[in-house]
Amino acid sequence: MFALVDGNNFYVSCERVFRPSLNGLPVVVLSNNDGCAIARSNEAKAIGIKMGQPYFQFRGLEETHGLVVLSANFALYGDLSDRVASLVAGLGPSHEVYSIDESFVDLTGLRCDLEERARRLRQRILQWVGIPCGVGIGPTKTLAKLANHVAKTAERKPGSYPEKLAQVCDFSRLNRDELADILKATDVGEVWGVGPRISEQLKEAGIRTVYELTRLDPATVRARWSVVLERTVRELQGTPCISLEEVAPNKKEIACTRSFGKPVEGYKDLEEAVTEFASRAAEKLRKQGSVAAQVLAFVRTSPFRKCEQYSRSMTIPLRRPTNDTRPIVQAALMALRAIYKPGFLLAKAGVMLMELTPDTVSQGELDLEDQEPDNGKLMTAVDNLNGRFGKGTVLVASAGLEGDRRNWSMKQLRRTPAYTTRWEDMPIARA
DNA sequence: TCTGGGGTCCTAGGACCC
DNA sequence: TCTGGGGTCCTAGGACCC
Repeated sequence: MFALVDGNNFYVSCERVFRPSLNGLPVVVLSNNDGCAIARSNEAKAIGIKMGQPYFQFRGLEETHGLVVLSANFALYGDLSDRVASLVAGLGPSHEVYSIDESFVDLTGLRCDLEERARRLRQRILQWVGIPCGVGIGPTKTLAKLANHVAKTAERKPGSYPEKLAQVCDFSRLNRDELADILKATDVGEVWGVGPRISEQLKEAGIRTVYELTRLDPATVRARWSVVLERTVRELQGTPCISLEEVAPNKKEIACTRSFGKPVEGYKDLEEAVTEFASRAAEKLRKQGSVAAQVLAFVRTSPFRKCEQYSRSMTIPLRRPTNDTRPIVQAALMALRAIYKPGFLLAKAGVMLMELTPDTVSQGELDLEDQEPDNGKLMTAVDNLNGRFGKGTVLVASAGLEGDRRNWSMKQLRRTPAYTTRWEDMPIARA
């Protein structure tokens, strides 16, 4: 049996912890550059603001509806997230932090009344941290997720589901018919793993509710859709296919990307941005104890504007895998030089580190030939200073062309050719 | 004027091999 | 009409998640 504990309207709830006067008001939290809504209070949802909706489309509701609009404060949310997660961990023997506002808990072996235990946890989190949560309980992670959806929706929209399921919903307590009724009342698109595309395809095939999805034969689902959806169907039928991951595996890619507040055209500005992205990414890389073998940089115009589109990326193989900021910045700038073309209003750029492997001591010490003499110590010192005095205290200066010529071997590049790809469909998830 | 920033997994199809 | 057969590796692209 699994539980999913999830903070309601999480970023908004975090803001309300420190500003209780926001309770009862429509509140949204905006993304970087105040671009679009990434969290909405129930009141904001009620006046029709959508997840991911651009701010300019609902600007003005401050005056007409008393909407409160806030810029995101991710440091605050991360801190409260840690506090919630540590309380959630007490619910069962093992737990997985799934996202900033969600944790799964394995309840196997607990002999107590699970619903009662969950309600007490919910109360404790509310009292000690100030964040209201929903809890879903079910025999698989997918069912726990669905139960959580029921718990939150029953609270927010009275009448949508039986009132007793509000806040905490334990599927294992329901009899066959009760569960069937709930699944029949739930749109197939609410299922974890069924996004907009699959949802549309299912509906075309006459599958509109979760109940109908659970009635499908897994083999048929696999043949017609995919093994991923098959797994989802099996999980809905009560067969666990997705296990708890207590320790987060190391990242396989590390990215740092930003949309610009205003379109950028000049090379100098891009160079500055890409240098910072590469430095931040390298920092994350060292934090997880990995080295990267490839560096990708990309630039793109805004897909939302009707201007001429330009979207390019380039991957540069590193001479040897490293987590040293300097060669990583140099590689990113080398890629930028190759893909930059003047005359476009660029809306976004970014750096990604790929082909990550664990940083082993031997890697640094056995191969002394082209090792920067103070590599490890210098980078550790940089990270410590930035940690103590704030991000950006110590920066790596953008390297000029001379530096690149000195450090980059074209022979190496030919052996492992760099390649360009279009960057038209950078995924931006929308709820 | 103005549209986030991260990630993961799966699969089809091409390249290449014998 | 009809165009071997089987395997591996790699990449692009699609789909999903928060």
